[in-house]
Amino acid sequence: MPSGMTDEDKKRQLDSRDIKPTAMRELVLDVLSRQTAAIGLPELEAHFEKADRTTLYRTLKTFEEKKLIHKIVDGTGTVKYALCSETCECEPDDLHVHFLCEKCGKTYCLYDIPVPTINLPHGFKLEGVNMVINGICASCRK
Amino acid sequence: MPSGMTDEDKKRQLDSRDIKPTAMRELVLDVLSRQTAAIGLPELEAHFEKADRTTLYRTLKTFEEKKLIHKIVDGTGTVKYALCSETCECEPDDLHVHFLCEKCGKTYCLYDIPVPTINLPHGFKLEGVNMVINGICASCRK
DNA sequence: GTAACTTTGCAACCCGGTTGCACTTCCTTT
DNA sequence: AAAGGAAGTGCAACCGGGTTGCAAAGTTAC
Ligand SMILES: [Mn+2]
Ligand SMILES: [Mn+2]
Ligand SMILES: [Zn+2]
Ligand SMILES: [Zn+2]
Repeated sequence: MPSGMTDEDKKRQLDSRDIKPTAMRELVLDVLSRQTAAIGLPELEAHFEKADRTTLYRTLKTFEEKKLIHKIVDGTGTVKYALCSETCECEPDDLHVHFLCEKCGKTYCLYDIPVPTINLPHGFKLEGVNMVINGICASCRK
Repeated sequence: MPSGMTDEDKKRQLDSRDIKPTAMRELVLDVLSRQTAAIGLPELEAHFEKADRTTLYRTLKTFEEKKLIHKIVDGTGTVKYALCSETCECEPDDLHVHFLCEKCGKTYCLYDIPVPTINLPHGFKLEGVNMVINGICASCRK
Protein backbone atom coordinates (compact mmCIF):
# COMPACT_ATOMS: atom_id res chain seq x y z
CA MET A 1 0.00 0.00 0.00
CA PRO A 2 2.49 2.68 -1.09
CA SER A 3 2.05 6.39 -1.05
CA GLY A 4 1.65 7.74 -4.59
CA MET A 5 -1.84 8.92 -3.79
CA THR A 6 -3.41 12.25 -4.63
CA ASP A 7 -5.90 14.06 -2.44
CA GLU A 8 -8.55 13.07 -4.92
CA ASP A 9 -7.54 9.44 -4.57
CA LYS A 10 -7.96 9.71 -0.84
CA LYS A 11 -11.37 11.32 -1.07
CA ARG A 12 -12.41 8.54 -3.39
CA GLN A 13 -11.01 5.90 -1.10
CA LEU A 14 -12.93 7.28 1.86
CA ASP A 15 -16.00 7.65 -0.26
CA SER A 16 -15.84 4.06 -1.44
CA ARG A 17 -16.06 2.96 2.17
CA ASP A 18 -18.84 5.38 3.04
CA ILE A 19 -16.71 7.61 5.22
CA LYS A 20 -17.37 11.32 5.06
CA PRO A 21 -14.05 12.86 4.00
CA THR A 22 -13.23 15.42 6.67
CA ALA A 23 -9.90 17.20 6.86
CA MET A 24 -8.83 15.15 9.85
CA ARG A 25 -9.71 11.88 8.20
CA GLU A 26 -7.78 12.73 5.08
CA LEU A 27 -4.76 13.55 7.18
CA VAL A 28 -5.01 10.28 9.05
CA LEU A 29 -5.49 8.29 5.87
CA ASP A 30 -2.46 10.05 4.49
CA VAL A 31 -0.32 8.94 7.42
CA LEU A 32 -1.69 5.43 7.20
CA SER A 33 -0.96 5.17 3.51
CA ARG A 34 2.66 6.13 4.10
CA GLN A 35 3.36 3.36 6.58
CA THR A 36 5.28 0.25 5.73
CA ALA A 37 4.24 -1.29 9.04
CA ALA A 38 1.08 -1.29 11.07
CA ILE A 39 0.60 1.68 13.36
CA GLY A 40 -0.98 2.15 16.77
CA LEU A 41 -2.77 5.06 18.35
CA PRO A 42 0.21 6.40 20.32
CA GLU A 43 2.46 6.33 17.28
CA LEU A 44 -0.23 7.89 15.15
CA GLU A 45 -0.54 10.67 17.70
CA ALA A 46 3.15 11.37 17.37
CA HIS A 47 2.69 12.10 13.68
CA PHE A 48 0.68 15.19 14.52
CA GLU A 49 1.66 18.35 16.27
CA LYS A 50 -1.61 19.29 17.77
CA ALA A 51 -4.23 16.64 17.08
CA ASP A 52 -6.19 15.19 19.94
CA ARG A 53 -5.91 11.58 20.99
CA THR A 54 -9.68 11.14 21.14
CA THR A 55 -10.25 12.30 17.62
CA LEU A 56 -7.59 10.01 16.28
CA TYR A 57 -9.01 7.21 18.37
CA ARG A 58 -12.45 7.75 16.93
CA THR A 59 -11.11 8.12 13.44
CA LEU A 60 -9.43 4.75 13.68
CA LYS A 61 -12.62 3.29 15.08
CA THR A 62 -14.66 4.63 12.18
CA PHE A 63 -12.09 3.45 9.67
CA GLU A 64 -12.18 0.01 11.21
CA GLU A 65 -15.96 -0.20 11.26
CA LYS A 66 -16.06 0.80 7.63
CA LYS A 67 -13.36 -1.73 6.80
CA LEU A 68 -10.87 0.74 5.50
CA ILE A 69 -8.37 -0.59 8.02
CA HIS A 70 -8.06 -3.73 10.11
CA LYS A 71 -6.94 -4.29 13.64
CA ILE A 72 -3.91 -6.31 14.67
CA VAL A 73 -3.41 -7.50 18.23
CA ASP A 74 0.26 -8.33 18.45
CA GLY A 75 0.65 -8.61 22.19
CA THR A 76 2.76 -5.49 22.61
CA GLY A 77 -0.03 -3.80 24.53
CA THR A 78 -0.88 -1.42 21.72
CA VAL A 79 -3.44 -2.37 19.17
CA LYS A 80 -2.19 -1.66 15.67
CA TYR A 81 -3.92 -0.92 12.41
CA ALA A 82 -3.14 -1.22 8.73
CA LEU A 83 -4.96 -0.43 5.53
CA CYS A 84 -7.16 -3.13 4.09
CA SER A 85 -6.71 -4.07 0.49
CA GLU A 86 -9.15 -2.47 -1.90
CA THR A 87 -11.45 -5.47 -2.02
CA CYS A 88 -11.16 -6.60 1.59
CA GLU A 89 -14.34 -7.21 3.52
CA CYS A 90 -12.53 -8.59 6.56
CA GLU A 91 -14.22 -11.92 6.13
CA PRO A 92 -12.28 -15.00 7.25
CA ASP A 93 -11.27 -15.56 3.63
CA ASP A 94 -9.76 -12.08 3.37
CA LEU A 95 -7.47 -12.50 6.34
CA HIS A 96 -3.71 -12.65 6.20
CA VAL A 97 -0.92 -13.41 8.63
CA HIS A 98 0.95 -10.73 10.60
CA PHE A 99 4.52 -10.60 11.77
CA LEU A 100 5.89 -8.85 14.83
CA CYS A 101 9.63 -8.27 14.92
CA GLU A 102 11.08 -8.69 18.41
CA LYS A 103 14.00 -6.47 17.52
CA CYS A 104 12.48 -3.39 15.90
CA GLY A 105 8.99 -3.85 17.31
CA LYS A 106 7.37 -3.32 13.94
CA THR A 107 4.33 -5.30 12.94
CA TYR A 108 3.96 -6.19 9.27
CA CYS A 109 1.03 -7.34 7.21
CA LEU A 110 1.99 -10.39 5.20
CA TYR A 111 -0.69 -9.55 2.69
CA ASP A 112 0.02 -12.54 0.50
CA ILE A 113 0.07 -15.15 3.23
CA PRO A 114 -3.52 -16.10 3.91
CA VAL A 115 -4.48 -17.40 7.32
CA PRO A 116 -4.62 -21.20 7.05
CA THR A 117 -7.97 -22.91 7.33
CA ILE A 118 -8.64 -24.54 10.68
CA ASN A 119 -11.03 -27.37 11.39
CA LEU A 120 -12.64 -26.44 14.66
CA PRO A 121 -14.12 -29.03 17.01
CA HIS A 122 -17.78 -29.72 16.42
CA GLY A 123 -20.12 -26.97 17.57
CA PHE A 124 -17.65 -24.10 17.32
CA LYS A 125 -18.44 -21.29 14.92
CA LEU A 126 -15.55 -19.36 13.43
CA GLU A 127 -15.97 -15.64 12.85
CA GLY A 128 -12.44 -14.33 12.63
CA VAL A 129 -8.80 -15.12 13.21
CA ASN A 130 -5.89 -13.15 14.60
CA MET A 131 -2.64 -14.83 13.66
CA VAL A 132 0.58 -13.12 14.62
CA ILE A 133 3.98 -14.63 14.14
CA ASN A 134 6.82 -13.20 16.15
CA GLY A 135 10.50 -13.43 15.35
CA ILE A 136 13.11 -11.33 13.59
CA CYS A 137 12.27 -9.45 10.44
CA ALA A 138 14.33 -9.42 7.28
CA SER A 139 15.80 -5.96 7.83
CA CYS A 140 16.82 -6.68 11.41
CA ARG A 141 18.57 -9.90 10.37
CA LYS A 142 20.83 -8.24 7.84
CA MET B 1 -6.04 -30.49 32.50
CA PRO B 2 -8.66 -31.52 35.08
CA SER B 3 -8.32 -31.32 38.78
CA GLY B 4 -7.68 -34.74 40.35
CA MET B 5 -4.33 -33.63 41.64
CA THR B 6 -2.91 -34.14 45.11
CA ASP B 7 -0.73 -31.66 46.92
CA GLU B 8 2.17 -33.98 46.27
CA ASP B 9 1.36 -33.97 42.57
CA LYS B 10 1.48 -30.19 42.60
CA LYS B 11 4.80 -30.07 44.41
CA ARG B 12 6.19 -32.49 41.88
CA GLN B 13 4.82 -30.49 38.99
CA LEU B 14 6.42 -27.30 40.27
CA ASP B 15 9.61 -29.14 40.98
CA SER B 16 9.77 -30.59 37.49
CA ARG B 17 9.81 -27.04 36.16
CA ASP B 18 12.36 -25.80 38.69
CA ILE B 19 9.95 -23.67 40.62
CA LYS B 20 10.35 -23.54 44.37
CA PRO B 21 7.03 -24.72 45.78
CA THR B 22 5.86 -21.97 48.09
CA ALA B 23 2.38 -21.93 49.61
CA MET B 24 1.26 -19.16 47.30
CA ARG B 25 2.47 -20.96 44.23
CA GLU B 26 0.70 -24.15 45.15
CA LEU B 27 -2.51 -22.24 45.61
CA VAL B 28 -2.17 -20.57 42.25
CA LEU B 29 -1.32 -23.81 40.54
CA ASP B 30 -4.37 -25.31 42.17
CA VAL B 31 -6.62 -22.63 40.74
CA LEU B 32 -5.01 -22.96 37.33
CA SER B 33 -5.45 -26.71 37.28
CA ARG B 34 -9.18 -26.35 37.98
CA GLN B 35 -9.86 -24.10 35.01
CA THR B 36 -11.51 -25.28 31.84
CA ALA B 37 -10.61 -22.01 30.12
CA ALA B 38 -7.58 -19.75 30.21
CA ILE B 39 -7.47 -17.25 33.04
CA GLY B 40 -6.18 -13.71 33.35
CA LEU B 41 -4.69 -11.82 36.27
CA PRO B 42 -7.90 -10.00 37.24
CA GLU B 43 -9.93 -13.19 37.25
CA LEU B 44 -7.21 -15.01 39.14
CA GLU B 45 -7.26 -12.27 41.75
CA ALA B 46 -10.97 -12.83 42.22
CA HIS B 47 -10.30 -16.41 43.23
CA PHE B 48 -8.56 -15.24 46.38
CA GLU B 49 -9.90 -13.36 49.34
CA LYS B 50 -6.82 -11.55 50.36
CA ALA B 51 -3.97 -12.23 47.96
CA ASP B 52 -2.12 -9.32 46.45
CA ARG B 53 -2.21 -8.53 42.76
CA THR B 54 1.55 -8.12 42.57
CA THR B 55 2.27 -11.51 44.01
CA LEU B 56 -0.13 -13.20 41.65
CA TYR B 57 1.34 -11.20 38.80
CA ARG B 58 4.83 -12.33 39.66
CA THR B 59 3.72 -15.88 40.21
CA LEU B 60 2.26 -16.00 36.73
CA LYS B 61 5.43 -14.45 35.37
CA THR B 62 7.59 -17.08 37.04
CA PHE B 63 5.29 -19.86 35.89
CA GLU B 64 5.51 -18.57 32.36
CA GLU B 65 9.29 -18.23 32.39
CA LYS B 66 9.57 -21.77 33.64
CA LYS B 67 7.12 -22.94 31.00
CA LEU B 68 4.57 -24.29 33.40
CA ILE B 69 1.99 -22.05 31.74
CA HIS B 70 1.75 -20.21 28.44
CA LYS B 71 0.41 -16.81 27.56
CA ILE B 72 -2.55 -16.16 25.28
CA VAL B 73 -3.19 -12.73 23.83
CA ASP B 74 -6.78 -12.82 22.73
CA GLY B 75 -7.41 -9.14 22.17
CA THR B 76 -9.76 -8.67 25.11
CA GLY B 77 -7.24 -6.46 26.83
CA THR B 78 -6.37 -9.03 29.46
CA VAL B 79 -3.58 -11.46 28.86
CA LYS B 80 -4.62 -14.95 29.73
CA TYR B 81 -2.73 -18.04 30.80
CA ALA B 82 -3.24 -21.77 30.71
CA LEU B 83 -1.25 -24.78 31.84
CA CYS B 84 1.22 -26.21 29.40
CA SER B 85 1.09 -29.90 28.69
CA GLU B 86 3.60 -32.00 30.61
CA THR B 87 6.11 -32.13 27.78
CA CYS B 88 5.64 -28.63 26.39
CA GLU B 89 8.71 -26.52 25.84
CA CYS B 90 6.79 -23.71 24.15
CA GLU B 91 8.72 -24.24 20.95
CA PRO B 92 6.91 -23.49 17.68
CA ASP B 93 6.19 -27.21 17.33
CA ASP B 94 4.48 -27.33 20.72
CA LEU B 95 2.01 -24.58 19.94
CA HIS B 96 -1.71 -25.00 19.55
CA VAL B 97 -4.59 -22.84 18.45
CA HIS B 98 -6.78 -20.82 20.85
CA PHE B 99 -10.41 -19.91 20.66
CA LEU B 100 -12.12 -16.86 22.10
CA CYS B 101 -15.88 -17.00 22.43
CA GLU B 102 -17.52 -13.66 21.67
CA LYS B 103 -20.51 -14.61 23.74
CA CYS B 104 -19.13 -15.93 27.03
CA GLY B 105 -15.72 -14.29 26.74
CA LYS B 106 -13.90 -17.50 27.58
CA THR B 107 -10.68 -18.41 25.88
CA TYR B 108 -9.99 -22.07 25.27
CA CYS B 109 -6.85 -23.97 24.45
CA LEU B 110 -7.47 -26.26 21.50
CA TYR B 111 -4.68 -28.51 22.68
CA ASP B 112 -5.05 -30.94 19.80
CA ILE B 113 -5.10 -28.39 17.02
CA PRO B 114 -1.49 -27.52 16.27
CA VAL B 115 -0.68 -24.14 14.80
CA PRO B 116 -0.26 -24.65 11.05
CA THR B 117 3.17 -24.26 9.55
CA ILE B 118 3.74 -20.97 7.74
CA ASN B 119 6.28 -20.27 5.04
CA LEU B 120 7.60 -16.85 5.83
CA PRO B 121 9.10 -14.54 3.21
CA HIS B 122 12.83 -14.93 2.78
CA GLY B 123 14.87 -13.42 5.60
CA PHE B 124 12.23 -13.69 8.30
CA LYS B 125 12.96 -15.85 11.32
CA LEU B 126 10.05 -17.41 13.16
CA GLU B 127 10.24 -17.70 16.92
CA GLY B 128 6.64 -18.09 18.00
CA VAL B 129 3.06 -17.82 16.94
CA ASN B 130 -0.07 -16.51 18.61
CA MET B 131 -3.11 -17.78 16.79
CA VAL B 132 -6.50 -16.95 18.21
CA ILE B 133 -9.76 -17.77 16.51
CA ASN B 134 -12.81 -15.88 17.61
CA GLY B 135 -16.41 -16.94 17.22
CA ILE B 136 -19.03 -18.76 19.25
CA CYS B 137 -18.13 -21.73 21.40
CA ALA B 138 -19.98 -25.02 21.50
CA SER B 139 -21.71 -24.37 24.82
CA CYS B 140 -22.90 -20.92 23.79
CA ARG B 141 -24.35 -22.27 20.54
CA LYS B 142 -26.52 -24.83 22.24
C1' DG C 1 22.50 -17.54 65.15
C1' DT C 2 23.72 -14.65 61.55
C1' DA C 3 24.14 -13.33 56.82
C1' DA C 4 22.54 -13.71 52.08
C1' DC C 5 18.98 -14.55 49.14
C1' DT C 6 14.11 -15.17 47.84
C1' DT C 7 9.37 -14.26 48.20
C1' DT C 8 5.58 -11.44 49.50
C1' DG C 9 2.74 -7.16 50.38
C1' DC C 10 1.71 -2.44 49.88
C1' DA C 11 1.66 1.86 47.50
C1' DA C 12 2.40 4.35 43.84
C1' DC C 13 2.79 4.82 39.08
C1' DC C 14 2.38 4.13 33.89
C1' DC C 15 0.00 4.02 29.78
C1' DG C 16 -3.35 2.73 26.29
C1' DG C 17 -7.86 3.06 25.82
C1' DT C 18 -12.52 5.06 26.59
C1' DT C 19 -16.40 8.20 27.96
C1' DG C 20 -19.08 12.51 28.91
C1' DC C 21 -19.92 16.83 27.56
C1' DA C 22 -19.56 21.17 25.35
C1' DC C 23 -18.25 23.49 21.10
C1' DT C 24 -17.85 23.70 16.25
C1' DT C 25 -18.78 22.41 11.53
C1' DC C 26 -21.55 20.69 8.01
C1' DC C 27 -25.92 19.71 5.80
C1' DT C 28 -30.83 19.92 5.26
C1' DT C 29 -35.06 22.29 5.32
C1' DT C 30 -37.80 26.19 5.18
C1' DA D 1 -30.35 33.66 4.14
C1' DA D 2 -31.84 31.69 8.62
C1' DA D 3 -32.86 28.00 11.56
C1' DG D 4 -32.48 23.37 13.14
C1' DG D 5 -30.40 19.02 13.46
C1' DA D 6 -26.73 15.71 12.78
C1' DA D 7 -22.00 14.64 12.64
C1' DG D 8 -17.31 15.61 13.96
C1' DT D 9 -13.90 17.52 17.14
C1' DG D 10 -11.41 18.90 21.51
C1' DC D 11 -10.71 18.77 26.33
C1' DA D 12 -10.78 16.67 30.75
C1' DA D 13 -11.50 13.14 33.47
C1' DC D 14 -11.67 8.35 34.21
C1' DC D 15 -10.77 3.20 33.90
C1' DG D 16 -8.29 -0.94 34.21
C1' DG D 17 -4.50 -4.00 33.39
C1' DG D 18 0.00 -4.11 34.07
C1' DT D 19 4.47 -2.86 36.32
C1' DT D 20 8.02 -1.03 39.60
C1' DG D 21 10.34 0.33 44.07
C1' DC D 22 10.93 -0.66 48.43
C1' DA D 23 10.49 -2.56 52.86
C1' DA D 24 8.92 -6.60 55.62
C1' DA D 25 8.75 -11.52 56.12
C1' DG D 26 10.33 -15.98 55.14
C1' DT D 27 13.80 -19.31 53.60
C1' DT D 28 18.44 -21.31 53.06
C1' DA D 29 23.41 -21.66 53.69
C1' DC D 30 27.13 -21.31 56.64
MN1 LIG E 1 -2.76 -6.84 8.05
MN1 LIG F 1 -3.16 -22.84 25.15
ZN1 LIG G 1 12.72 -5.91 12.73
ZN1 LIG H 1 -18.97 -19.24 24.74
